[in-house]
Amino acid sequence: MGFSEICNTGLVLGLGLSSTNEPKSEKPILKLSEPSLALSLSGDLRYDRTVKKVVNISDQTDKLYRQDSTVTSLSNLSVKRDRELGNEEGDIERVCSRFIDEDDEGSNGRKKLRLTKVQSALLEESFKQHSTLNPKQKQELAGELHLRPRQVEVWFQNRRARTKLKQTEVDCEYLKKCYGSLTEENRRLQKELQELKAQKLAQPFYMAATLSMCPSCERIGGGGGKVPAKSPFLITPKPHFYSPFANPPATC
DNA sequence: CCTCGAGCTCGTATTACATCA
DNA sequence: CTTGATGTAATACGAGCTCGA
Repeated sequence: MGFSEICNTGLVLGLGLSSTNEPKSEKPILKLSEPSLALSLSGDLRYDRTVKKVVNISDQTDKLYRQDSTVTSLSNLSVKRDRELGNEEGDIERVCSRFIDEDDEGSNGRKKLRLTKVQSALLEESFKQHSTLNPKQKQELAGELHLRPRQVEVWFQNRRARTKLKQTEVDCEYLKKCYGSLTEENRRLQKELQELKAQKLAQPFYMAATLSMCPSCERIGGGGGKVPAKSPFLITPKPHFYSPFANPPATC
């Protein structure tokens, strides 16, 4: 990865936290999984955040899933046992039963589904092909995985967020390395400057010769523009102004 | 054309639950 | 058994876009 690519990531390093969200304490609290609301949602009525009212969603398949994330919980033991034993054959059945039983849940806050290895693998595979889904793809994948489209959508959202976070961490490490090597370069140049100044003071008649020795490359350089263009002494001065954009350090 | 509202998806921050050491 | 850390599914919300009236 080149430095210019890093610069295109939109990565911004800063100390402040940016948040457009209002303080949580000021948020209107509305959780459909709360008992008082869940009781009224067992039928086809559901709260729609977009219209801020309870609506009939019997014909809105995707919306059906939007606000209802709660699933029937299974005992932790059985899930753990399945995972430990690599029991994937029961996965689909388990998820199906959760799906079907969703309506009899909701009396005790949200429960969290753990995706099975098979489901995760399929989602990952799909994510590799395209990090976003169109509605048809979402529907198909949801059907294949026996999940709700909303769950697939959420998984992709979270997956994108994780990918971005990881990339940001990588970028951050890269920039740290660049910072380190630039600091080192700066230190070296400062030292070189000190040496040049000391040399200049020690050799007061040195300038008369219009030639100088660069201590870093130990080559003779011209002075005062008096050296002919084709002179064997003419050198391309080493760029002392370091540009990380044009010339990233070897350590990066 | 322009405007407005609805509907949708996305990114982001946050919460809450499951799991593990 | 308890507890803190970690991973992640789910929620909340604002922004941007499209589309039809």
